Amino acid sequence: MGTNAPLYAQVEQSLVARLGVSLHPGDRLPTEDELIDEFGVSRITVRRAVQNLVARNLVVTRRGQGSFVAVPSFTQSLTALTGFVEDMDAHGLPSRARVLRVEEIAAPPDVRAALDLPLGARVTRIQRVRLAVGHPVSFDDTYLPTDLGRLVAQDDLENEQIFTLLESRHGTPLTEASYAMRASTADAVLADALEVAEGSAIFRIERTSYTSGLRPVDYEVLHYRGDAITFTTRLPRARTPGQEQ
Amino acid sequence: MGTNAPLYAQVEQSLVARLGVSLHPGDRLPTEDELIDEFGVSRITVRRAVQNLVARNLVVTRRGQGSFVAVPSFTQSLTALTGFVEDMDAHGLPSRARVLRVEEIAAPPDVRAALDLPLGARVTRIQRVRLAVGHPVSFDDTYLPTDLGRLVAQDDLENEQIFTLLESRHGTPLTEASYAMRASTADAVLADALEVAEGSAIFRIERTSYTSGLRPVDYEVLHYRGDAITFTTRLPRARTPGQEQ
DNA sequence: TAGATCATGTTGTTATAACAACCGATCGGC
DNA sequence: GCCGATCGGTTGTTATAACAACATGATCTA
Repeated sequence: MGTNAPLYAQVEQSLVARLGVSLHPGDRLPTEDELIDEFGVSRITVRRAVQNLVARNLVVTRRGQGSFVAVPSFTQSLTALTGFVEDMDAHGLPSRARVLRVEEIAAPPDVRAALDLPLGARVTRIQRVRLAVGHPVSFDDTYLPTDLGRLVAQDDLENEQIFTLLESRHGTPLTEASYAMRASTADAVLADALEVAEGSAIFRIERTSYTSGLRPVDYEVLHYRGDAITFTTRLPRARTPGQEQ
Repeated sequence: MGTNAPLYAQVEQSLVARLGVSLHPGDRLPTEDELIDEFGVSRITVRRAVQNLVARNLVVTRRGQGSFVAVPSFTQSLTALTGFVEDMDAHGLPSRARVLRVEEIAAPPDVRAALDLPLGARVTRIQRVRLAVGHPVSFDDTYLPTDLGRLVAQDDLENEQIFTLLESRHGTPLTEASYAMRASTADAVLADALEVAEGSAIFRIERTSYTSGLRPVDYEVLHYRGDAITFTTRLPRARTPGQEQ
C-alpha cells in the first residue's frame, strides 16, 4: 500500500495499526496539530484520515475536546434471532456440502473491506453447494485470510462445518457476526448449481464473522434458494421519540 | 434548518430536494464548478455536500465523468420496529405513499393466523405503494381488524403514518413485531406497481405488530424492490455446541 | 465563596489555489 | 481506415489560511 496510496489513506492506516496496541478504547488520539507534525502533512489530510476512522466507527470526535478511540460496544441488537439454517439442522435434516472449488486469489474489494485487509492481500476462497436431504439449498462463497484458509483447506469440508473447524481445531473462537441480506435472482451459474430456473428468487446473505477483539476472520456470501429459507426475527418498538443517544 | 446550518448541509439538502423531481436515477448532477456558481460557495463546500450524498448512497461519482444520481437503495438496520416513513426520515429522505385501495374483506387464512382472528372474521385491507425520493420502493398490504381499520380508513393515509395513527390517535401503542423475510420475484401486478420488470427480485416481509398484552393488531406484507433495500443485523455467536452455520 | 469572564486548546467550517488522474472525443499521422 | 496523441472537462488529492464553536480550567469580580 506504500507510497502511491493517498496520504490520508496512509495516515489512516497508520492510526489503525495503533488501535489495540498503543491506543485503546477511550484513549484520546493525538490532536490534529500533533498529527500534522508527526506525518508532515496538512490539516486537511489528517482530518480526512480521522473522518474516515469516524465513518468506520473506530473513532469518535468531540469538538473542543479531541478525538477518541471508540468503544467497540457497538453490538446492540438486543434481538434474539431464530430461524435460518439452524432451523434445518434443528429439523434433523442432514446437511452436507459439495465442494466446488478451493483456491487462493487476490482479495476483491468487498472481501478486503469485510476482512479489513490491505490492497493486494490474498485470501482463500471456498466455493460450496450445501445440500439438505440431497437437494441443494445454498451456494456459498467463503473467504478466509490465507493463514487460516490454508489450514481449513486441508480439512474435510464436505462433512464438517467451517465454523466448527475454526473454533475447535484452529483456535479461532467466533464471537459475533454481522449480516447483510438482499433479495436477488439466479444467474446461469447459480441456477445450475442450485438446480433452479434462471431468474429464480435468491436470498443473498453476506456474513462477516468476528473473533475476539472484533477481528474479522471469515467472510461469506451465501446464496439461498428463495423458496428454501425464511429469516425470522422479533423486534421491540423503538423507544419514545425525543431522546436517543 | 435555514441559515445557521453549515453551508454544505444546505447545499446537500437542496440537492436532495431535487431527487425524484428534476433529478432521476442515472442523471448527471451539475458539475462541481456549476454548483459553485449556483450556490456561491467554494469547491470544498460543494464537494463535502456531494460526498455526503455518496455516503448516503444517493449519488455515485465517477472521476473524469461526473456525479450521477444513484438508483435509490437503502440499508436498513434490524434493531427496532419502525415504519417506512420513520426509516426514510432517519435517512433524511422525502417519502410519500400512493394509496391504491382501502377495502373490507373476509380475512384470508394467513391474515387470520397472524392477527389471531376466528374463521369468517373481516379485516380492513390497505394497499399502498411507498415512494422514496420520488420512486417506488415498496408495495404494501396492511391488514387491520375492522374496528381499528374503520378508524384508520378515515384518516389521511397518503400523508400520515399508520403506526402514528394507531399509537397517537387510536390508543393502540405498539410494543413489538415479528418479522418473516423471504426472497421472491415480481409478478405482473408487483412489477407494474414498482416500475420494474416482471421477474425482478423482491424482498418480501411479513410483519405482525403487537400492542400491549402481545395482542396482534397489524399484519403487513411488504414487497420491497430487491435492488432497493439491504437489511443488516449483528448477532452474537449462538452458543449451541454441535450445530451451527 | 460563588458566579461570571477569559484564555487556551481543540475540532468544525469555509475559501483559495494548484496539480493529478482519469474519461471521452477530436485530431493527426501512417 | 485505423491507431495513437492531444485536449478539454471532470473528479481526486493536498496545501495554506482564517475564523467559528465548543470545552475546560484559571482568573477575576461581587
